[in-house]
Order: sequence, then C-alpha cells, then structure tokens
Amino acid sequence: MEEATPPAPGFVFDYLAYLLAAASHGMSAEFHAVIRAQGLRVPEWRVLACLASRDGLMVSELARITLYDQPRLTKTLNHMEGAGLVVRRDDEEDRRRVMIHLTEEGRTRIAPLLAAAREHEERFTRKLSPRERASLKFLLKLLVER
Amino acid sequence: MEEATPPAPGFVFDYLAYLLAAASHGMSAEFHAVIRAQGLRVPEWRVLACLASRDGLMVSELARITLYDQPRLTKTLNHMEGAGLVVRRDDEEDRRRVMIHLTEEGRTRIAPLLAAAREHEERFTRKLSPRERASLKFLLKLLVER
DNA sequence: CCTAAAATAATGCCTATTCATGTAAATACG
DNA sequence: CGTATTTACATGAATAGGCATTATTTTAGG
Repeated sequence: MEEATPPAPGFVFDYLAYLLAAASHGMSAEFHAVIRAQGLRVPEWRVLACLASRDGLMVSELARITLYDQPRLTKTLNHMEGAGLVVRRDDEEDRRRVMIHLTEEGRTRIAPLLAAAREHEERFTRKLSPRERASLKFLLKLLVER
Repeated sequence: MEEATPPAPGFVFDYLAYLLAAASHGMSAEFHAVIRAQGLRVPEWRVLACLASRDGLMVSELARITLYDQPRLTKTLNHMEGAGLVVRRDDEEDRRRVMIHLTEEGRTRIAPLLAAAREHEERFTRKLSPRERASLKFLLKLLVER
C-alpha cells in the first residue's frame, strides 16, 4: 500500500509560515514556467509587473516591493537595461536617486504577461468561491501591511 | 512630503501570488533572525521542523515537503549530518532509499524552536481574530493541497 | 530470467546570491 | 559654512543554489 500524499500531520502543516511558503511556492512555480517561456527571468517579471503599476520607481523602493535586496536588484536592473526592458534616469531632485522606467519594449513585453497572470490566478483559485478569494486577499493584506 | 508606504495601487498589490510571496517573506524573515541566532541555517530549520513531526523521511519526500529541490536538500543534509543534527539510514526494504532521522542533538535543538515558532505566529497574527486565523489557514490549505 | 525503463539519491559545474564594503550626494548640527 | 551622519546605489569576493548528469537499485515486459 502506497501513501501518495498522506494526511500530513504534525507541526509544519498547520504552521502559518509553512502554509504561506507552500502556497506561494506552489502558485509561483506554476507561473514561472510561463515567464521563462517568454525569455524572462523571474526577478525581471517582478520588476516589470511593479513598473507596470507605477512607472519611475527608485531602486531601493523597487527592491522593497519586489522583496529583493538592493544589490541583487541592481544586478537584475543591469541585465534588464542591457536587454532594453528598462532605463535608469537620474533624479534631478535628489541626485543620489536613480529612477527606473519602462521602455516601450518593456511595456510591450509585460502587457500579455499581466493578462496571463490574472488568468493563472483565476485557474489557481478555482476551488475557492469569490467570497473566499476576497477573504484570502483581505487577510493576506493585513499581514503584509503590518 | 514623504510617502512612507503609499496606498500602493495597481496590479501587484492585488495579485494573489504577490500577496502570498510578500506575506511569506515578511513572516519568515522575522523568524529567520531567531533561527540564525541559534546557529542554524534556514533550510536546516525546515528539515528539523519536518522531522520533528515525522521522523525517518526519505530524501525525496523531505525535499517535496521542504519545497527544496533534491540536490539542494542533499547538500543541506550533508551539512546537517556533519553537524550531528541528523543521520542517514539505508532503507533495507528499498536500498535506493535513504531515510533521514533526527539525532538526540537534533531533537534537542529543534524543541525550543518549535515553541518559538508558535509564539512568533501568535505575535505575527495579532491583528487577526481567532476566526480569521482559522479561515486564513483553511484557505491556504485548499491552495496547497490542490 | 534477461533486458529496458523508472525511481532514488549523489555529484559537479556554472551561474546567481549574499554580505561587506565603496562612492557619492543630501541632511543634520554645531 | 564645515564636518559628521545618513541615505542611495554600485561593486566585488566568497558562498550558495540550480540544472544536468551519474550511479545504483527496483520494477516491468517479453
């Protein structure tokens, strides 16, 4: 007799940090296949998705939002700038700052991915009612905005 | 005028995969400080926490649960075995398999961390009612067990 | 039985990530 | 003003991680 994915007792499967990590991992892993198929790296997708909402973010702010540390984001941005997806623009107000902007190429590349992400979210949460989806997001936002 | 953490409009802050990643990152990052303070690496904590619930797991199963790929887990296990936290034991039933068991040292190290994790979860979810906490976990389990 | 296919874990190379630091600009303060 | 502190971003060296492959054992098929 084989136990494929046993009821899973014990600590981890009721530990919130684990459930968050597992849900996040499961959902993202699926979508990352789409990202890679478009010739993008995962951090690049995150950056583009952020800039699609609000273009012209400073590096440190973008790092905070994308959950990457700043040196890593800088290297991601180097790659993206080389690929013509974003441009750095010096801030005249505060010359320490470097603002990141989408290029036309970047805007073109991100548009279909945003649509695909919405569709994927729809599919991934198919087992949840609209009310449950809203509830889940509401509760997650409480945790994120603390 | 400074906008500390602006209302954050747009796509990402209502995208489930982002909310999951951000909540997971936020919660784990806090607790990881505790882990490191105990001289453990994060993957080691995950392995110990799994084994605390169910001792004697095979490598691939442990990899699946901890969300790490198998080669990475093997390297983590090498380190942990060197540190005397776990032991590999050949499975006599199926000699391809290697079962991972906690040592006494491992058991000793994990116990207080499990308690600390529960306390941290309590603190981290302080803004949520008991009903909301249960609801959140229920919904996450639906996503994880798909 | 004997061979082909699948499953399990380990290895190794190459890239990516992390951590500490460096450089430059703005702010605070005496 | 001038200097110390803080903030912002980039860089580089050391480490960790990801991906493809290898070695071994088991299972399946003929």
